[in-house]
Amino acid sequence: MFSKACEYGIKASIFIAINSREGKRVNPKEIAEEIDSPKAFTAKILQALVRSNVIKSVQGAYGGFEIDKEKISKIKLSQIVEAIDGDNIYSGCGLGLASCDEYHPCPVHDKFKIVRTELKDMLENTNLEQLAIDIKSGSSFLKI
Amino acid sequence: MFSKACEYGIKASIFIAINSREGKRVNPKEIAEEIDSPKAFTAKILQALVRSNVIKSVQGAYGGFEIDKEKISKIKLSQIVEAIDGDNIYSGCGLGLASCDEYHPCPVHDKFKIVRTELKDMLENTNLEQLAIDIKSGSSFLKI
DNA sequence: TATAAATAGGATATTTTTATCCGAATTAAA
DNA sequence: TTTAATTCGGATAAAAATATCCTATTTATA
Repeated sequence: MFSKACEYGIKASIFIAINSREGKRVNPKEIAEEIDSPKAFTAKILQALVRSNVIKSVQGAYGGFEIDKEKISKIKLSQIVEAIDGDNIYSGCGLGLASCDEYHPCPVHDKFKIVRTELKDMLENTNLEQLAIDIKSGSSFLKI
Repeated sequence: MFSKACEYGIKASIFIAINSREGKRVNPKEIAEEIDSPKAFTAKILQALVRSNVIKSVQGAYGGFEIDKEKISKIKLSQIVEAIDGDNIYSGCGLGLASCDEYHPCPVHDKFKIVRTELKDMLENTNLEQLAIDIKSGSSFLKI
């Protein structure tokens, strides 16, 4: 469904959110350990998330990654997915046709649209705060 | 969502179904032209579909690919997807956790499950005959 | 101001997916 | 029985995704 990069991006963002709620910055090493991902690759993804304003980085000693506390509840999964995988999962044709719409639909256009809309709504209605709270309370997990 | 191979596999199966309904066999060249895919790569995918009993091949002169007429309405998209992409799209964790279930869920487990079930139902309730008829009647398209 | 601890980012390697090529095997029909 | 049309399958190539490494840049603090 999502690329590896996107999976890491989502999990990393949740971990950063958890720590930012407690006023802590985290670095790629901690993040990679916590979400069970390759460190250097994860660092690249973090850079991309910084460029698309999902997370913030602070360079230099005592730096790291963080998210403004008041933004945590505003960041939706859809923003992370779009930043890393683009919007193809929403707008692309399920069978890869270059132009697929009501007027020139692929064989599964209508049926697919329902699923895609469901996915889109889900991603647009899920924010980092909810997910961070669940992890913190032990009702969901970032690895294994 | 699906791999390129799977997209080609679905479209090829629909085209073969259309022709089999009219008693015609088709070869990779015709198929690739009709679904706008690389010929040799498509041929490999057809082989895989033969091995998993979705389509039938007839070797030698005047051979080609076909689907038994009475099977066309029985073949579901889910069979094609599973034959090519496996069942990860149904059973895999949305965030890539090795073991993700009710007892040890990833952060999006519940939300994801709804979308995945919707997708699964859609694929299990869509058969090749429906799709072939739509193409034939001009209400959907295999390329562009 | 020097130092150490960080992120940034370019270069490169590895793996997977996508794509191509070619000869072997098969088979209908001349 | 030969020929031509066809699928099968192994080898290889190209492209994309995933992953690693190293140096430059930034910055708080001693």
